[in-house]
Amino acid sequence: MSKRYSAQKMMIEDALMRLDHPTASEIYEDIKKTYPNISLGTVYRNLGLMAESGEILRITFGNQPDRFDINTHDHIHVICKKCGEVFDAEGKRLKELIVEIDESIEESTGVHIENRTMYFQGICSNCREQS
Amino acid sequence: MSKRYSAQKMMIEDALMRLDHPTASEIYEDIKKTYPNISLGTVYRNLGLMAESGEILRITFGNQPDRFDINTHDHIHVICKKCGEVFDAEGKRLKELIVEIDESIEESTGVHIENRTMYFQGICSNCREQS
DNA sequence: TATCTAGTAGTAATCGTTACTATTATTATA
DNA sequence: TATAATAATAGTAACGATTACTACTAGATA
Repeated sequence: MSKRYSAQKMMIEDALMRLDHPTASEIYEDIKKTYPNISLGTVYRNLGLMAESGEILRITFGNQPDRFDINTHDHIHVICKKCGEVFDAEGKRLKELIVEIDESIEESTGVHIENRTMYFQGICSNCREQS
Repeated sequence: MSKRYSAQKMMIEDALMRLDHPTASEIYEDIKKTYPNISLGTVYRNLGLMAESGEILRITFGNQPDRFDINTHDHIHVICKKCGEVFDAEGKRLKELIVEIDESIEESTGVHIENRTMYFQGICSNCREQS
């Protein structure tokens, strides 16, 4: 029942540190460069286990493929609609606002909020300069 | 190029009014009861067109199937984790809070926010009573 | 050193959704 | 009213992300 060391899992952790909010197949393609035998299923299984244990974060952007994040710190994701880059947002004020939203929703619906899913889309400053 | 009247589209609109935040296949199954020849593809195509034209709302809940909403009024969705019911939340305060979140994110990331996706999960008062 | 079993590679299967194609039916027009 | 033009449909194939399955591999354990 004890966990075993696995070279594949280590490669996945390494890829997660090097890549920026990667998808499972981005990780797969990356590892394949140095270890062509890696299996996509192995990548998915390890990511799933890591996400479940809280070691990493699974980010779901609408109907696009899930992305994964080694930064498990509480933060919000923002995607540029043009270049696709993912930005992180955090801060005390943001956290306060979210608590207030929870309260407002609990009051009007009677639902006791336990989880929230949110991400934002817009145009990053880089892309705005190019137009 | 002009749009044509279609009995199928009317049935879909009717189902959207009767059902509560239905998925495409819930609509499909519903219509099939009275019109067994309806095609799932037709349901998807019409829902897609209606969502694109702004006639209805497409709601994406993580990796679950998309749901559709005849209520195009600006509001937030809350799902009960236990019974799956979808609740609507809205209000002036909520809208203000979201504007503030936009501002906070724009300030820290430099991304000019254009769209936001958010939904909340928790336990509704009905389900809380039963435990 | 033999055994046990977590973890893997590779592939099949699933699910929601879109794409494709031959057919049907609604509108405009002769 | 008949007919031509073409939206829209039914039915099915294809797709992309993900999970499930199975035989095999390789660390750990006794």
